[in-house]
Amino acid sequence: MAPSDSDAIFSALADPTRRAILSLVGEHEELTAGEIAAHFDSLGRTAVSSHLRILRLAGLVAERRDGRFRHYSVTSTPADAVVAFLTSVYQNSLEQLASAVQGAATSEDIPAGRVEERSA
Amino acid sequence: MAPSDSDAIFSALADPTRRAILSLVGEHEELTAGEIAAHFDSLGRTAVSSHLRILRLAGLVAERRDGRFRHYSVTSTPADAVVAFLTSVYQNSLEQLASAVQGAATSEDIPAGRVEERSA
DNA sequence: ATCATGTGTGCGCAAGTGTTGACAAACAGA
DNA sequence: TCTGTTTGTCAACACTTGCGCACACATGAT
Repeated sequence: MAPSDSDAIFSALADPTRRAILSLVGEHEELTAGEIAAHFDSLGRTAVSSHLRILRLAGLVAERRDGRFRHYSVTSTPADAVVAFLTSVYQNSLEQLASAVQGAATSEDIPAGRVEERSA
Repeated sequence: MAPSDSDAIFSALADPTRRAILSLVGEHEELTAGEIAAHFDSLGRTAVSSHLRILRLAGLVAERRDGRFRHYSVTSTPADAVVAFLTSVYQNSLEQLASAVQGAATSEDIPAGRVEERSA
């Protein structure tokens, strides 16, 4: 089976720091590990690197090596795994889910609902 | 819908057993704790109960007490938090996400889904 | 009231996870 | 070449999480 794929994705998404990193990278085209680490004062570079590694193994971010720099960017495919799970569970309220996604997709600008990041 | 809820939701979704429970409950209207536990031979009732508690605190399942039974069912609203995060990160591929959800919603007849395709 | 059933909870243990600090590899510039 | 910068990896620690067992609680049946 290939549930380990979604397993890695959900596990990676479970950590608020990783979600924050993912959001941060998503706001930019690419970010280097150093730039990402600079955004989290309360986190060491080692921690960021570890999170980046987990995100990379889960396929949530892509790594582009450029000299001694490593540029990270979000990948789009893994969202399918999450959607697949949601559709399997929330079949009864699928229209609701579809309209929610559609509404966010049709508004070309960034949706008003910025993702909240809690805890520190 | 406190923002910190998404933390509990993603944490709850991180465990494959909990996702399996959620899928199982989603396939039925309601299931008692015992029925759920019976579905996981490798798991004790205690573990299932703990998972159910986490899912309930995350707002992913609803509990209906009926005598000494406790019936669990999935709730639809928490999916919004996940979608909100996905839309914030995967803005570029939102259309893809929307079509994926739409395709799943319209591919087969939804059991309890009440599709209101009246006017158009 | 007494017993049986369904279920949650507290306790203790095993396993997994995150963070830190030190070290090593790859590369750019002098 | 040597030096400084950027980054990942390894070992060790503390923290968190999941599990089963025994028990307590609530409810229905006898």
